Amino acid sequence: MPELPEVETTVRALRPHITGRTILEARFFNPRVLGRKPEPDLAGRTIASVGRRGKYILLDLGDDVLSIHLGMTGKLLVNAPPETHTRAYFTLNDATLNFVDPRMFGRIELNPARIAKLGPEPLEVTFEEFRRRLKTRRTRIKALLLDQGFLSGVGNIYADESLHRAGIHPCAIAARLGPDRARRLYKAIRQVLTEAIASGGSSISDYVDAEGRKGWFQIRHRVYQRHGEKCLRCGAIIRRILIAQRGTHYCPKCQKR
DNA sequence: ATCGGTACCTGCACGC
DNA sequence: TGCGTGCAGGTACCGA
Repeated sequence: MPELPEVETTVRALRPHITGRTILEARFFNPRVLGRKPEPDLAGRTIASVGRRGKYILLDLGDDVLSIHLGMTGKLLVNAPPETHTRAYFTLNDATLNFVDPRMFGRIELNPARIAKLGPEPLEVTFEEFRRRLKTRRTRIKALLLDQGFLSGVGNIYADESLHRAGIHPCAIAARLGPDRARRLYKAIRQVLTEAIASGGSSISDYVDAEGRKGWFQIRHRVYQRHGEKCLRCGAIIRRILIAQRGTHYCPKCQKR
């Protein structure tokens, strides 16, 4: 679930609790969370700061960066006891960190190489750079928005919501978007992400931030998971199709190829 | 290099 | 009640 707004909300909630704290003990209950790498020795390391890049939570340990990716169902909870799906548990001086992830798509990794391959941050990239990157890609725009090497942080919900606000069909070929439509998409992505962060993200099933708070942007979704219902803008029936094996929701009247 | 399909996991809602 | 199916916020990897 967690896309950029949910990760950003989690990071903001996390920050005051763990910045400057030292890790006393790190326990990994399932090796899968580490990918194929050996268990890092984190005892005694101090968290200098907490940041985010794309959908990655980054704990600055001085010489190293500990990255936590929440996958589809991950949560990172402060001061909550271990539960059924706890995959890792950190004890700090004066706080605990509980990594809960039922589906185990999440990963905890020291200095991941992936970070360097991420595309620009959607809230930082300029329109000129966004357009330049769009021009060379022949894939469907929805698939491209999910590509973290193109733009980092946008996932299934915010891709669909952005395309609806921009009035662009998810099957439109990226390189064929002219300056006007590219500009509308650029603005829509920024607007949707900014509003979602202000709402604390979207709580679709059980997403909560580090302090256990739900987000509320889901009540403002205009197409995501609304197939069969009326478009709030034009009244047409929202459709659901598959793009890149992901459910894709759009209005057939508002969104043109 | 780019693109699309599959695999990796668990849980839930649904129909029978 | 229980079983099978389809679906879910993500990404790595493979072959074309």
